[in-house]
Amino acid sequence: MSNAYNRPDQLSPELRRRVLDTARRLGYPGPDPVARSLRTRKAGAVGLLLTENLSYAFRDPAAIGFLEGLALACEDAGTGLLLVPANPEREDVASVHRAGVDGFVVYSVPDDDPHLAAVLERPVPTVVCDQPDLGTVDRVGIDDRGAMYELAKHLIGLGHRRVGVVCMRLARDRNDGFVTPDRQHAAHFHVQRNRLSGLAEAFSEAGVDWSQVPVVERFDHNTSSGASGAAQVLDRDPQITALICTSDVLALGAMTEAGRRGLRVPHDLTVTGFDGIRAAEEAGLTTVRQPVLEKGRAAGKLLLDAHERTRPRSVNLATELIIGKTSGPPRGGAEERWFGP
Amino acid sequence: MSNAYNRPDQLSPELRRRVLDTARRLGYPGPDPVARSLRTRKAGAVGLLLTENLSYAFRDPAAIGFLEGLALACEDAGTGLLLVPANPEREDVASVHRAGVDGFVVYSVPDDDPHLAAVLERPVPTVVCDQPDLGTVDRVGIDDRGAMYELAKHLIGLGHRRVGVVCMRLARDRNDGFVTPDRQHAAHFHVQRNRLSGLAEAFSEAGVDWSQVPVVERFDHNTSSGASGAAQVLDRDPQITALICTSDVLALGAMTEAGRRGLRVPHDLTVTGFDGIRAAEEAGLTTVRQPVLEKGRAAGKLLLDAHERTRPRSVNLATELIIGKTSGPPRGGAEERWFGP
DNA sequence: TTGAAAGCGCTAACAT
DNA sequence: ATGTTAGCGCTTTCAA
Repeated sequence: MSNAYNRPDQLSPELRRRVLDTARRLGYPGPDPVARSLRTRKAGAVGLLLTENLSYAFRDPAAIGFLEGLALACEDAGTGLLLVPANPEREDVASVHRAGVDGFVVYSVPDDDPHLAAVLERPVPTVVCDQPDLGTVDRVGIDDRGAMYELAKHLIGLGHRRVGVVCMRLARDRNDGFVTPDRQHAAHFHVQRNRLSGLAEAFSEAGVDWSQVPVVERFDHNTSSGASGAAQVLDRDPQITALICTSDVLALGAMTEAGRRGLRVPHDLTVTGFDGIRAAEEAGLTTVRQPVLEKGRAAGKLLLDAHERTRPRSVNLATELIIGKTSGPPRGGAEERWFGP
Repeated sequence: MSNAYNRPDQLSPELRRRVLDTARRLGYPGPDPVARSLRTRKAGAVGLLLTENLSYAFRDPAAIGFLEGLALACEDAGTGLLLVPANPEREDVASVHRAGVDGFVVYSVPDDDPHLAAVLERPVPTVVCDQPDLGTVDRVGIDDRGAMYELAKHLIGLGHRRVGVVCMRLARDRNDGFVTPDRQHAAHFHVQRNRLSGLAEAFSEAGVDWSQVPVVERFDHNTSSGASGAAQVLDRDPQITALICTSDVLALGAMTEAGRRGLRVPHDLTVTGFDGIRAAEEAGLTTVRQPVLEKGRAAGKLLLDAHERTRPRSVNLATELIIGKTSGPPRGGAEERWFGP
């Protein structure tokens, strides 16, 4: 009878129909998927470990793009995509153990997240995305450090030396405020750590003492955070000529705050973002565009591709510096040039 | 040994540690989730059947809100959320059969979708959302018909009699163009069918011959569709005073098209939407706000709540008519009133 | 072409 | 407190 369901070609169509009809009449609901999975050793699903707080993920356009790409890759392969609950409150690693999946994708969690550790102990292939290269599992990401370095070079070229930064959270604990250089180096979010480090390198090269640059951290990731972060930086040093945000969402909030203070962008203040989301494009934001959908798709492919046990692969996708209309020469610098010799 | 993993309280902590240590040393990766699921008859996951084309879902703010709400409910319950691939190309109902889940949520699929039929044959609890009430399974939704009726009454009160409509797709086949009354009635998407029917009722009551009202359908759901749909309606009848869209996304596109034609909203043309998404709020769109996140949460709760086998439940969530700044009296009507007796 | 039986890895009930 | 065993429902192999 198993054949009737799974191997239509192994028996006569007539018999097959008869078997299936009878089965249905007897109230047989079809083969149990779990029992089948146990027997075939295939769960038919991929697990996704998402940022601890689900609402953050679903409100972050970049995360949604990633999810879409991953979902598309899974659909292509006829595989399900299981969102694994990773509640940070109760350190409920059990959900990782209970997930009946053929592999995991881990997206942008803190590098000391216990759920990540639990995933790595499961004997299934894993792809990490926007995470440090672990050397033991496949990885997909971008060159956050290099991309931010390039953006910084653009600002430095425009003449900016006195700048401020608003970044996303750097660790599992909430720290809405200024960030010490130590905390920057020790940041547990790979992406944020590298973006900050790209900035530090570029500005240090330009003779700026990075330890004096105001860097403000926000736990929540939304435009309000961007606005309040910008306010905090501007309160600390009203003289800054550029506000660098580590995401477009934060940058969009910063723009609002600039407007609230009567600062024209970019005339009085340059504002930059990161990600290249739709809203940033519409706002003409200077930013780094990264292929978020492709990232998800690449992660899915890596996981699902017929997987010759080779050494772990590492994929870096290309980014693009988008020079929008929110960056320009600093007020003073512009005048110097304009009226200069 | 099972006890060491699952019933820490049934044995001495010391022994437990010893057992677990030994197990790990022997390379035992922990209990197999699938085998456990088979034995306990609990998959620990809920299946979600989404709109056929995944990209549509991930680009629709309302769908994302629903997903967020559902994911939150699942997280609360410590349950996974499995996105079931439902590729419309190959009628691959197998994915539904293969899904190892304790229940299904079905969100806004055509009522003749074979995947839906497959779900209903699975012997697990199911909640349908934005679908017709099947009477056999739980349902969550809103009063689409009533909400749209109320919106129409608002427009009628303003004086609009000559209107046009842009709606989302009404069936599985692509039909980018005008919609016959027949097709409206036979629409396979519950939500669209009811919204149109609410409009038809209100305008018929106001003496408008609904069969003469231009209704344009768009398969893709994005602002471009809204714009081109609006264009098609306005080309057919440039005299219309109000353009009613069955979603905010379409309405936002329609606004763009109005601007392109030099029509000021609402002075020259009233435009309305449906959903109450963020971008609509920012644009001041007249629309119906529905609690999309709560819908997802309610669906999850219905599915996961200790489920005394009662009769199927049906939940209607409240909506709210938002009168924004995109609706006003029709040009002619306004003047009549203004300069009238 | 059809039928019978072993066993996937676990948990829960039972026996010691 | 610890050890043993039956069986969840399926697929696959082997036998008739």
